[in-house]
Amino acid sequence: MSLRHAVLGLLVQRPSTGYELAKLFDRSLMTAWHARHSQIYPELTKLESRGFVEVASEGPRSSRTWRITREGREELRAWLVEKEPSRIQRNESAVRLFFAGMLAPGDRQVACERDLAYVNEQIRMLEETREQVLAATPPQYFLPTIELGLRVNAVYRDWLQEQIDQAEHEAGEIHD
Amino acid sequence: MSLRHAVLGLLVQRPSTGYELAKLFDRSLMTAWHARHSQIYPELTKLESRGFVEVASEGPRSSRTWRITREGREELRAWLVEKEPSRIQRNESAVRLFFAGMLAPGDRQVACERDLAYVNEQIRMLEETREQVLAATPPQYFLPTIELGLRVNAVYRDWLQEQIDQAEHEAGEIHD
DNA sequence: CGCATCATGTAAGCTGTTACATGATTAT
DNA sequence: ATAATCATGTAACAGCTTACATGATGCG
Repeated sequence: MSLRHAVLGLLVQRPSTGYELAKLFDRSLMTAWHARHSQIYPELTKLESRGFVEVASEGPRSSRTWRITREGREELRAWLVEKEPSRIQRNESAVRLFFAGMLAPGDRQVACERDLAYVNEQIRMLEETREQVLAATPPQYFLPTIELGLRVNAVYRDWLQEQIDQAEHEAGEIHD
Repeated sequence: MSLRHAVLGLLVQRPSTGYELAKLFDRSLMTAWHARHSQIYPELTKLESRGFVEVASEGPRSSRTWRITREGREELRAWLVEKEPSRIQRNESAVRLFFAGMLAPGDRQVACERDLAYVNEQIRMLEETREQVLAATPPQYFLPTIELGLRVNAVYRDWLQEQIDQAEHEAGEIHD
């Protein structure tokens, strides 16, 4: 179960409330795993009952800051190193791209342009995050994954632009 | 719901049995969406009740070959072009890479080498598929997505090799 | 005072996994 | 014969989404 280990991983970075974890899932982890607060709060309770997390402090508005325990770190390490990864992926955008080639050129262009706008926005956000991470001393452990995200998104950007150019070309041919 | 539209998309390619669709999910669509036969058979029944697919023929072993209807094609097109895509992704391997930077160099190297072996195998399979698709006349609509898969996997391969080299270097420093 | 944000939680319903269950056909 | 593959289906359970529900704190 990735949710459990994603929560443990985020708590290694910094003790956090459930609310903060929900924001981190939306920001740092968005392209890897997604989780809502309605899943995160019950998961924290489960992780506590297994001894993997504990309440570090209580704050205003009945907030609780959770921290990972030694057992939690061991569980995370075992998952990362010893457990055979599941290669199953679920990516709606990839399903769309797979079938985009069946569309008429005009429709295909519309679909690819929408994706290109999204990819460019992702690149912008990753560049922004990279600046912040580089400014921290020492740079945080996930700097290489930001670099990876930038490279993968550059591939998507170039490929989408090629598909758009190709679709424009095909649309032109029809009217010749 | 991507499962529904992935089934419709696969049926545009070629009328298929549920069993064949399950194999296609494992092969062509593996990096985009995953589905088991226990989900595919009930989904075909639902799609039939909505008029999006119909039985094209019945064969041996109580097999039924399904084909997409005109209404099904319209539904698929509307989904691809008009519906705002969900950008939610679930990718356990990406979660692992995100947290790999927290591991000790030796552990990180083990994790990255396992992924590199997988990525190299993916590249081998994509190259094989590309040859088959290029041999077909005319080349099938999903040729560009195979090219995209190859480019993305090349990025992963190079990045993983860099992480492995870096981890080896760090491991060396410790013993200096 | 009112709005945005912080903060947590539960319930109903849908989606997806694993396991169970059955049987036909083909190849060795 | 018997093993592998083809072929379909259901049930129990786990995971995830959407909606409901509540209230505190900080800012303008």
